Amino acid sequence: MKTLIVEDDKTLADILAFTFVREGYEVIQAFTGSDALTLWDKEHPDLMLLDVNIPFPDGFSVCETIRKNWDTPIIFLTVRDSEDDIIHGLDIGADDYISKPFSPRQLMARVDAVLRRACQQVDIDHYQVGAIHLDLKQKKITIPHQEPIALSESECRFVHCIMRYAGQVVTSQILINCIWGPGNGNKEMLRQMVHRLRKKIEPIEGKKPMIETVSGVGYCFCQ
Amino acid sequence: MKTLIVEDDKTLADILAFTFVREGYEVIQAFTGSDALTLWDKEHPDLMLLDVNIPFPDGFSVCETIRKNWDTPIIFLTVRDSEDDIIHGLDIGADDYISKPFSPRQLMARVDAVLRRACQQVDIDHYQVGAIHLDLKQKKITIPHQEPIALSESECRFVHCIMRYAGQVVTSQILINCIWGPGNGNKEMLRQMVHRLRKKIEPIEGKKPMIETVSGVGYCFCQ
DNA sequence: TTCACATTGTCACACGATTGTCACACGCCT
DNA sequence: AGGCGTGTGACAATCGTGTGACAATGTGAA
Repeated sequence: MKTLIVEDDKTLADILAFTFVREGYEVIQAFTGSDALTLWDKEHPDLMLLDVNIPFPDGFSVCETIRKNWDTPIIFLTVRDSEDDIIHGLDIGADDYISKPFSPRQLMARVDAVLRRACQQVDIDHYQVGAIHLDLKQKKITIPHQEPIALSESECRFVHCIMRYAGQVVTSQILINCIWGPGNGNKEMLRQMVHRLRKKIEPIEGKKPMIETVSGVGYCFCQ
Repeated sequence: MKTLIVEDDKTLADILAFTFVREGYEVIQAFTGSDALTLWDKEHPDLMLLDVNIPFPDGFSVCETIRKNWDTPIIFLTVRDSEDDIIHGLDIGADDYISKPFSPRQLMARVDAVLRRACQQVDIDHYQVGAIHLDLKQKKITIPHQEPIALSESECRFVHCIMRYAGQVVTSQILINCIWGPGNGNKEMLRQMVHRLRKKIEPIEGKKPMIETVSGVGYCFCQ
């Protein structure tokens, strides 16, 4: 497994590289955007760790350029609480993000999750977590032992967003921005949407719910 | 099974070639349009993967030239969301398209589907998906346990278009362009056409409909 | 030519899905 | 009790889609 680490802070880059090598990954490093693109073309890594704030071109541009031809997993490194960065990163096709500062353990957990998902994923229009399957094009979710259920546009975005981070909590604000775009939604709308979605996809009594509420934070997709 | 890959981005071409070889295909490669045509004449592959943006002549011209004499399956590679390219590609006789970026797995799924269809297909004038049979020359559709049903010109084009992508959604815009040509149709006309077609071919109660509506997107052919 | 018929573009309207909003209930905490 | 976050039901507005009707056009047969 070959990993490209793009980070201009040399100390952090070294720590990252060390962490990955210890876990048995092959590591290549870039410190600027243009280096990253050159290295990408030469090496075709299986995973990229990409800092947003790097010398020209920035992380977003690098991601956009690569996403024109490749769908290799990309994880963004952002500074904490820069929610706009996170949303923009996801918009242009990043697979996950991790906010600085983070522990090596936390990072590797994210990496594992992303790689697991990337392997399962059939293609861009189909999302799969465990036995649950989301068709983004047809806007349908398929749950074992049930007929496929049609979703509305916004329900589809919601499910897409929490499935992407299956097992992790996604904050209400991120969900709102992913569904309605920045500045267009609110918590009330989100609550109502979750309510309606649950009525659709959780009709079976006794089973543990797919959409778990994490009070004060957001929602979480549980298999 | 011999595959001709026409892609000028050498790295992507290599990955494509590797993917096909791993799956047991024999691979030949071209990097320009003229190379592609020369190779085609010499090798007569069973399948062609054709990037739209290649050095002279472009992918469209290559496809048109080949389609004058051959109906071997051709899959276009296009950049994401270039709907015009997709429509034009289908117009000039491509069998399918795949938008970059894509995963090798997604690509092979498409290839399998195209080859399966190509084998089933008796000739260019006959289209078959499952037990449903479309005769483009006689403009008739045959459904099991029913008499053949005559279709009008535009109905025939519609059915042809959604059968081609059986199981996938085809956007309203693509359908409109396929039926009436770019700039000549509208959603109202499409809606009316589907309505009339359904009255013709879906008279049986209780059976799930062949033409499924995907709200806000388009229509989907379900077996 | 004249008539019957199929096809097709257009309009008006019905119907259901979706969605934003409000009001209120419930449980939890201090 | 009061505040807070969340779940829930109801309502109305809106939008996309389905449906029927009509007129214009083209085609083939009498």
